Parts: sequence; C-alpha cells; structure tokens
Amino acid sequence: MAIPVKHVGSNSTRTDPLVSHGRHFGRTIHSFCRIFPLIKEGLSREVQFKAGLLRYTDLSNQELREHHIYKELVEAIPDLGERLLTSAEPEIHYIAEMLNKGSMGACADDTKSLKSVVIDWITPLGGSLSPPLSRNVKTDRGCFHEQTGRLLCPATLNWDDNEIQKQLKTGQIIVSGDNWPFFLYRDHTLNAENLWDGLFQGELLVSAFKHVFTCPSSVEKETRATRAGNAEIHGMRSVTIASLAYISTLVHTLCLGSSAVFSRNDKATDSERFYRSVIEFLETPSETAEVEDLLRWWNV
DNA sequence: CACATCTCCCATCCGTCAGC
DNA sequence: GCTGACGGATGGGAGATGTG
Repeated sequence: MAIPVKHVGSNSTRTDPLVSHGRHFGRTIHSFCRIFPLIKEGLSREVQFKAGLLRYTDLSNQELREHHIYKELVEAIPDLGERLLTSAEPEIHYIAEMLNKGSMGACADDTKSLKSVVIDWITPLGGSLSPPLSRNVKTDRGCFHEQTGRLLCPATLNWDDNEIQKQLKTGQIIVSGDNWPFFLYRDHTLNAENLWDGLFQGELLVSAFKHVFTCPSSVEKETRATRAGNAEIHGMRSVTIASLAYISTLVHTLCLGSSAVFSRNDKATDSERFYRSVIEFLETPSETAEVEDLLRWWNV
C-alpha cells in the first residue's frame, strides 16, 4: 500500500497536526462527511471560480452548503489552502485521511466518555434509575427505558400514552424536523405557546457541551481542571451551529439512544439524519433571529 | 515527587457486507 | 452459507500539565 508519508514537523514520531485539526473540524464544522470528496470538489470549484468558468449562482443549495464547509475547513487550518493548491492527488488523500482520523477519533472519545457520565446526569438527584442502566451497554436505552425514552420522545407527543410509546418503539414515529425531543428543551419541557422557548437549552445539552468543550469536570460547579480543555486548545471562542448539532446528536443517538453504531455510511442512519435535521433547522433563513438569540444565550 | 485530571492515540474486538 | 476486508467501538495507557 503506497501511502505517501509527509510529516510536517521534523520529528517524525509525532502525529501529524492535521489529526488534531481533524478532531476540531469534526466537532465544530462538520461531522459525517467524506472528507476526500469534500476537499477534491471544493478545490475544483475554487479553481473554476478563479478561471471564471463557474459562479456561485451556478451551484445548487447542496453544493453551496458543501462549498461553505470546504471554505471553513480551509480557513480553520493554517496554510491548508496553499498546500492543497500545490498538492497532487496522493497528498490530498493523505491530508483527508489524517483529518478523517482526527474527526473519527474525537467522536469515538467523546462518545465513550459521554455515554458513561450521561447515566449520572439522568439519574434523579439522590435517587436511582429503575431499572438501572449499565454505564457501558446501550442496548437497553432508547425507547426501552422509562427515563431515556421520556427524554427522547418528541416534545409534541405524550410519552405517558401507551400507544405512542409503542409506536416509538417500533419506529413508526420518526423524530425529525421541528418535532424535537424533550431533552433539547430547557427543563425538558415544551412551552406549547412558543416552540422556541428553551429549545436547544436543555440541561443535558449544556452538561454534554461543557463536558466535551470545556472539560469533563467543568460540568460540576467547580472545575478541577489542571490543563486546557478542547475549546481552549483549538482557540474556540464561541458556540457554533455545527457544534450544537454535534453535541445534540451525541446525546440523542449515542448516549440516550439504544443503537450501538455511530455510522457514517451512505445510508442515512439515525445519527446522521438527526445531525442533518438540526443543522438544516438552525440554518433556515426564517429562523435567523431566533438562532442568533440562541447563540447569544450560549455564548454568555 | 506523588497524584489528579485531561487529551490523544493505539491495539484489539466485533458487526456488517460484498464476493464467492 | 463462508470468508475476508473494512470501519466503528472499546479499553487501556502515554504524555502533558497542573496541585499539594
């Protein structure tokens, strides 16, 4: 297998800094994507723009969105744009592979630690879960458990209705679009008069966000951190739409959900579908004002 | 120094799926 | 069915950076 190995630093035993950038890319810019095609096509479009062969208005919405992600990627990593322009295909493959490695690795680590502590967070204060949930096994979560099922249930539905529970278990009801689950709302309750009230301000979401981006111990009142957390390491200043979607998806599918696999196949899996619907929703032009308010709330 | 905390990485395991 | 390749999950641990 001929993989061109081109290390950036002089010390060849260290991992390529691209991996670290890949970690942050996955958490804050975009998850669930094939990085090589993203770069390849983005690069090709850029070249065509410069040559006057292509205009932004020629792109479909999907292409526009992909190109936007490409631009964010290039801007996030110093000298990447320049490097890509002078790289042959094998080198681009290598770059994509390193970024992908980081992106997947971060996701694996976050899932691993979150799915365990999330048990603490959903356990009632001073009480216990009945039946108890295993910290390591997820198969009995999701709709199969009273506590996780209630949190995952779309907020417009009544979890206490047996018929609804049954339909959720059999997959007849799919959570998507503006039918958001309870855990996304502040106090895990829906204000029927204002669907935006408290949306994406759920306590679980906030805890998970701190856990991943600040540091695990910052979730409690006093942080015991002795070193920089992820946000600081990568110079992250503010909460982004993609990072909110990332955390929401982690909690939704990987911590509360029962599915065992965080898949990125071509088939739309639960996690990917959920991620996309969150992003699409938060990027809807008509919701801009509310989203700005939301981000302001997060960034206080 | 011993320890605590945290990020990052690796080796290994396991489920899925195409090709026979 | 069987099998091997592949990719994601998992557990463990190295290394960085702080504290008492």
